[in-house]
Order: sequence, then structure tokens, then C-alpha cells
Amino acid sequence: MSRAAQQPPAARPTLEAVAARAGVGRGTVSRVVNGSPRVSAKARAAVEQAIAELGYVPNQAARSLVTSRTDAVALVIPESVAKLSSEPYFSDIITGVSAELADSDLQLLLVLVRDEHERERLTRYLAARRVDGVLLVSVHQDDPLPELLERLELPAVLSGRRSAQETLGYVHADNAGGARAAVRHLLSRGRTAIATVTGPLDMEAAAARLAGYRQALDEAAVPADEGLVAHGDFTEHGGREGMRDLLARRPGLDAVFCASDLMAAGAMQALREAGRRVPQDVAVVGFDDSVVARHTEPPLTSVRQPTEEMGRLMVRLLLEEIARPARLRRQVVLPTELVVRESA
Amino acid sequence: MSRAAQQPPAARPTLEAVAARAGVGRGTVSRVVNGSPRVSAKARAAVEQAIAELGYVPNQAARSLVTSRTDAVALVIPESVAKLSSEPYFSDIITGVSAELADSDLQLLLVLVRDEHERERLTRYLAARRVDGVLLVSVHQDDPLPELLERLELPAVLSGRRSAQETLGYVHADNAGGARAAVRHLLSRGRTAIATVTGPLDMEAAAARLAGYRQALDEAAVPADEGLVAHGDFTEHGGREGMRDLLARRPGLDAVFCASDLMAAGAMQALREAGRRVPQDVAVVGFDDSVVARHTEPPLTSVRQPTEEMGRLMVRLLLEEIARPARLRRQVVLPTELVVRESA
DNA sequence: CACACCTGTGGGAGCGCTCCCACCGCGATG
DNA sequence: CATCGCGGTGGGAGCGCTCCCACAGGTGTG
Repeated sequence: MSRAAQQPPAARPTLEAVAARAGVGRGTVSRVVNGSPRVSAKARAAVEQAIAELGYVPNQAARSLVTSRTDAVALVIPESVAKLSSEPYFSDIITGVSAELADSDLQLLLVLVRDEHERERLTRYLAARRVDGVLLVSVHQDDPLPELLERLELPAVLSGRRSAQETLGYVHADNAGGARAAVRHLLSRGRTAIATVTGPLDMEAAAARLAGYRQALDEAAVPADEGLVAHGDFTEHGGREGMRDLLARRPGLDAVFCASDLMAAGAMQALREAGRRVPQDVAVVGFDDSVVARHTEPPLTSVRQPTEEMGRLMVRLLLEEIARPARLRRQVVLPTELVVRESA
Repeated sequence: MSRAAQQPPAARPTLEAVAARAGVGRGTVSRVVNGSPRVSAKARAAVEQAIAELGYVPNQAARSLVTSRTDAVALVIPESVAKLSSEPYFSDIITGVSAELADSDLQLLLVLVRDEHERERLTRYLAARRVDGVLLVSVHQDDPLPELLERLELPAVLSGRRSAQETLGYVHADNAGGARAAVRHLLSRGRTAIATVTGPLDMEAAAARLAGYRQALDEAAVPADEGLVAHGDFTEHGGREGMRDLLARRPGLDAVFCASDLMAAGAMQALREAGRRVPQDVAVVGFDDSVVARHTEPPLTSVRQPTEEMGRLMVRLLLEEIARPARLRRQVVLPTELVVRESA
């Protein structure tokens, strides 16, 4: 087909063109576009009309070049373990982040980091300051990214923290408190041999959940039994394996607290294999209260953390830090809540 | 706290600085950075060393300004229905897109469009050509975005299509074929009163699945019965409602094909409420083979579509189109596969 | 009535890059 | 021996914007 009628994709109008049409200078147009108050009503009206008539949209690259802002933030997800879809936690964070960002004029860059190579790419990218700030989720203790962010003096907010001495801003849930509530609930239902499947302990969230589990037992004067502690990795597979271990070591257990819903789902599979009924023989509690919790059979009692709200809050903290970088980093802990269903 | 020691965040070196250090001109550095072959080995080595020594990273804004490329693509997800986390389909697309993009040097912008206001924001954004291309998923028949993309002559690839006459490039699964396979499977197991819960019929994928269902019954000379067709919206809630309707209208049904796994999960809840056993009384088949399928009780037989691969393929098509825009748009249909589990 | 001061304005400079043209030196060619 | 071609090179121009300085014109003060 002839493309003779093809017109050069309609060269976009520039600031200059708008200025000419409105009969004002470039400076005035720029002031209107950027919402400066130092513009007369008359000039403003003329400029706004010219903008509308020409369909002017500012060129972000030109703006960036001179302001050295990018009006974009990156959400970095280390996808070390599994796929995004099996971790509803990430999806909920994304939803919250995106929602909160929609009200600002920032764009959301999604960066999944699968391997070393991709981490290097990200490093170069951040060094080039191609974003104004970074949201980092699922932080591990030895994760090199937080340090990089500090070195680059790039505004950043974590979900989770490296340790209790975290220097960057962060948002996380009351992991210890949630775990405590879960175990207390099991105790109150008369369970006595309560096991746990932990998350990866190089993540503070996982360590805190284990600590909460221990506290609750301690409070109730239940003697500690390391045989009742299995280590998982937040995944379904890890939950299944952990549960099998536990059943082998302590066949008499009558409850298990899993540090994620996915692990709880895996644990329930292992229990079913072993012929144990949930909750009659073994009560199960998860953590996250993600969609998975509603799809297990029986539905899973779980510790709800406000994941989406955490995403929103991360954005708010990040915007604050971008606005005034020197300030002390804010660190926020959100409450959790036990959602009781049939599994416990 | 005193910030006396505060140093200006280490002004990043420019092309010019590299050129000076390497003892060459700006042009040569630019050629090296952009991989032009027209550079002598000697000059190249000198430049590369200077780059390493200075830690030079090109300024993307400056580059963009002159090339009018952005090296970014947007993945647009109309989040009309529910949350991201309850739709594993989207997560898998994201995973695939991100993986494929990692090998190119493009960035992924994630844009969730929740309402009219956010759509307008996106429209302005696209008009400003702040991305080199767009991936659009979950396309509805009356969706204004595809038309906008055509008008803007912005490279774009859809997942799903508006109709069989789609003019834009797209990738989708063999929806009709998958549905046919599902229903044939049910027929082969001796089911005779096979119902279906459809997706939103303004999406071609949903319409095609319904068509496939009808074809399979037709081939088997099973008389059509509109009472066995309920309309859902791909969500769990829709599946539950649809199933209740079906049970009310045709209590004798012995199988149901649901156009999504989520609806199948909802349908199974409704069946349980009604005291029907799955699969003994009613066999259930879903569509997507998402993580949900493995978490239902019993595990769900489902039509697998290669969602992640679809994401990757969308990126490949988009890159092609960005490279040479005038070409005919490629349209690809990927095969589906029935994964048999215990629900049917 | 001279002066300072404030609001609103125009436009030069310059952000860091790519594009392109001019030019250099060399070996091959007539 | 003059001419050409060609790989390799330097650097001017310019992308579209913001920043900032200079300046116009009005208002208020001594």
C-alpha cells in the first residue's frame, strides 16, 4: 500500500511554538506549565489557550536534562525464589504502589532482578540516576542493594529491613506481634505441641516471626523444643518439605504455625499425604492472609498484614524523602491482625 | 546534624570529560559508547579505559532529547475488575515481559489503569511519547486505547484482540481450541449435561472460549441448551454466582467448564454449598492453569495457556515493530494444552 | 520628586548528548 | 605524479527545556 500520504508523525509543538502563539515569551509559558504563581491572569489564559489549541505536551527528556529529575521511581523486586504469580505479596505491593503513585506525577518502573547479571544492570541504571527514588522489597540481610542506594545517596524506602539498626527508611508489618497472636490462638484452642515452619532467616521478617513464635510459647511457659522448628523459604515447596521433616521428627505435633500462606498450603498438602486431618489432628496457621488463604481446603487461618497499604505507605515515605533528602529516614511498623478461618 | 562535610553528590562525568581524558574528540567517545565499528582499536581502548576510570555512565535524558527515543516500553494493565494478586494471569505476563526485556536495554514501565482519570493520564503520557512502545493486555471490545495507539502511530502489541479483524499486532492463546479440548474431555468421561460459566463476552478471549464449548458439543451432536450457559466476569465471585444460577436452572448438570481458574474456584465453592461433590457429582474444568488450579480441593483440571511465554513473545513482536514500524503487524496464536487433575 | 522595591516578563545560556559535515592521511588508481 | 576513495576523526549545531538575570512599569516611602 502506498504511503505517499504519510506525513512526518506531526512534529510535536514546542514551548517556543506555544509562546509564539500566545504572544508571550518562553519563560512565561514555562511558568504556566509548571504552575508558578508569578504569572498574570491574562498571560496565563493566553498560554493555556495556546496549549490547548496546539495540543502541547512538554518534552520530558528536555526537562530532565536541565532539572536532572526523572519523575520516575523504580520498584525493585528480587525474584530470587519463584514467580511473581505465586507470591501474592508482591502483587499486592505493586497494586498499592501503583495506586499511590497515580496521584503524583511519577512513573513506576518495575524491575525484577533474577540473577547477578540483572543486578549489575540495575546497578548501572541506578548509578546513572535514571530514577528519582527506589522502592526495594524482600530485603535480605546480605543484600548489596541497600548499601548501593546509600552510597549513591538515592532516596529509597524498603519493605522489611536488614536489621533492627536499619538506616534506610522502611515500612514493615509487626511480624513478631502477628506470630505471637497466631501462636496464642493455637494455645487458646488447647494445642500443646505447636510446631513452626520458618521463612528464610536471613530476612528480618522471617526471623521476627520465629521470635514471636518463641515468645508466645515462652509466655505460656511451654518448654522450647527445637525439634518443632523447621526451616522453609516462604514457598509452597518449602512448606511441604518443612512439614514432612516435622512429622518425621515430632509425629505427636498437633499444630503448626507457618511463616507464609504459601508454606501453610504446602504444609497442608504434606499433612494430607500423612493422613492427618486439618484442623482436627493438626491445626494450621499461615501468615500474609493472601488470596491463597481463601483457596485452601479448609480455608486457612492467617495473620493479615496490610500489604497493599504498605505499598502505598512506601510511596508516601519515598516522596517525602525525594522532596527533602537530608531528613531523617522514617521507619514505620504497621499492625497485623489474626484472621480466623477453619484451619485452626 | 551538621552536614558540613556534605559534598555535592559527585557531579557525574560527561562525554566531554571522557573525551578529554582519552585524548580524543566527543564524536569518538560517542561512537565507542554506541558500538559503532568505525573506531580504531587504539582509540577504542583509550576511551574504554577513560570510561572505566571516570565511571562514566551516559545521561539518558540528553540522549533521549536528541534521538527522541526513550528506551522504555509501557505494560498497560486495565485493572477494571479486581486486584492484581487475584489474577495470576497478569503476574505471569509481567514475569515474561520483564524477563524478555532484561536482555534488551529497555526499561519496563508498569501502568495500572483503574479509572477514567488514570486513563486520561495515560493518554497524555502516550501522547508525549514517553515510551517507545506499548504492551496492552486484557483488551475489551470497546477499549479506546488500541485506537489511541493507532492514531499516535505508537508501536503496540496486544494480548488478546478486539476482534478477528484486529489491525494491531497481538499474541493470544488458542482459546477456542482449549475450550474444545476441555469439553471433549468432559464428554469422554461420560458427562452429558455440561454447563459453562463464560468470561465477559466483550473480550474476544471469553467469546472464543464460549464458541469452543459450543463447537465441542455440536461435534458430539449434543443439543444446545442455553440454560447451561451462565455469564461471569473471570473473577471468583462471578464463578460462584454463575454456578448458583446454573444449579438453580439445571439441577441435573454433571459438569461445568469455567472460562477461568478463578471462576472454577468460585464454582467449586458454590457446588460445595449445594452439597455436590467434585468430581463425583459435577466435574469441573478451568482455564489458565494458574497457581489457583493447584490450590483448589480437589486440584483443578485446567486448560493451560503459556502465559509467561505470551509475555515474552509480546516483547519480541514489539521490539520488531519498534525497529521497523512500517511493517505489517504480526499476529500470533499459541497452542493450549489440557492439564488433567482430579476435578474432572 | 527621587528613590527603593515589588510583580511580571523576555530571552540568553547551557544541560549532555547525537548527528553530520569537513577534514586528515593513507594506499590504490589512471 | 596528480587524483581519488575511504576509514578514522574532531567538533559545530542543535534537540527543548529550565534557570536566572535584566528590565519594565507600577506602587509606596522619605
